[in-house]
Amino acid sequence: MEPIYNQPLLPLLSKSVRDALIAAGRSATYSDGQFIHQRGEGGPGLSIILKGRVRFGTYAKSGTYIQTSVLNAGHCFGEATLFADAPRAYDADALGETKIVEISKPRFEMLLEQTPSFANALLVSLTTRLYEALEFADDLRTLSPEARILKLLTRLTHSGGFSENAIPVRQIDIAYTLGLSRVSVGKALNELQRQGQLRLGYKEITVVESRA
Amino acid sequence: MEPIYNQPLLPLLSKSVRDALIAAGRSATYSDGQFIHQRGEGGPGLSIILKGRVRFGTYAKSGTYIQTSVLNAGHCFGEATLFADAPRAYDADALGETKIVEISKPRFEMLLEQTPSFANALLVSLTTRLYEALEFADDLRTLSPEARILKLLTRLTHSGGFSENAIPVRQIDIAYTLGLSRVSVGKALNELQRQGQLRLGYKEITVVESRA
DNA sequence: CCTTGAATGCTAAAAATTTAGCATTTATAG
DNA sequence: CTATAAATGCTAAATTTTTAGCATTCAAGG
Repeated sequence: MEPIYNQPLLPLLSKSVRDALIAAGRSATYSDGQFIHQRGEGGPGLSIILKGRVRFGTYAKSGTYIQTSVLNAGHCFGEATLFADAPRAYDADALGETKIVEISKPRFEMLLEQTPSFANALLVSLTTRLYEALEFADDLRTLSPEARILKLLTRLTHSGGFSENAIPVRQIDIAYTLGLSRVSVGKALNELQRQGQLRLGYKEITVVESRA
Repeated sequence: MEPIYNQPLLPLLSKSVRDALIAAGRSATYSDGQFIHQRGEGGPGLSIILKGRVRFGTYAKSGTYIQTSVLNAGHCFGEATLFADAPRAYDADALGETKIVEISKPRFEMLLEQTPSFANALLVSLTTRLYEALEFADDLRTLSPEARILKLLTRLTHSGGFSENAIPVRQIDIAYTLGLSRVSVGKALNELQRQGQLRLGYKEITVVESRA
């Protein structure tokens, strides 16, 4: 089964719509690690990532951090504040220098009404994200830690825009993403390296291309 | 944090749009347990549940069934065939007597173009489903089996349209849904019953209303 | 070339979960 | 009422995963 890759919003829009959207919002720049918003706070609006990446997550009762997702440039977030009247569901912080445009609810609704292609792009982006989330949940329940890790790294290699195959990632971040302990991640990574599927570095992992 | 409840498509539409939608499709009725489609097969189109419920899932490599989701009447599915050019991602079968309308891709696109409120309803439905899926994935990683089971049952009590609080469910289905073994589910259920949070029956569980 | 903090490696005990098997209960069809 | 198949209950061993702690490696700044 082919995995479904999420499609960022911006590339789905024509240049004119994209420009109108960006012009309608208020933009802000965040430095690496800086908080964008905390869960529960913030008014309704659509946020679009122009540059950088945004990490979403929560601190579990046990105190450990759980990463829900990472969205790359081009993606939007905050749809639930518009379509479900919900507050921001997650803490969001910047990965690397990150630029965000935020479009207020009234402006968003105006644009949505005036621009049919905008709704279409949103539908495509949301649909792909939904199916990706469903697939991820399936994987949590069915795949071994090793398989999950390999799949995650493969996805990062493809979507990440990283030069070669070297992914700049800490083992602890993989643990956060997959809901595993650091020890389990380390053990699985070493096993995968032993099998020749990847090479481990310091804050860096290289996926070996399979000759499929 | 309030959970986000998914919103079915149909109630979000005006009667006229709803009728037009249903009239544009081809409807079929399925009996309990009957296959609607298998994963990988079937052409592009939007399917809408008029009556009954549909269960989506896959058989894992280990041979055990994994249930991805259950959609109630009013919901639609197959969006990914329209917006992501993907084949049907899951096996689907009917829970109880179930009636489905299927709208072909060309007709769907026509309706979407002509009816702005249709796009809006789809956006609401997809957004709520996306955030529900994200929350579910978070729960898989953070909550104990007991907490997950209680949350699932509470959700079923609310969304299920079941008369009292008695939910007709087998323990094995809970296991499928949450990716647990039947033994773990049984153990957790007994513990929850011991705590007075629910009452177990044969193919039936009653959630005790908390006096919160 | 050191020093230092972060990241990774490693180990063993503890805890959680699954597997496998069989016993018991339940509803239903005959 | 009885037989039957399905669902649930129960148990112990095997496996997986986490927790906790400390050792080692790495890269960057002084």
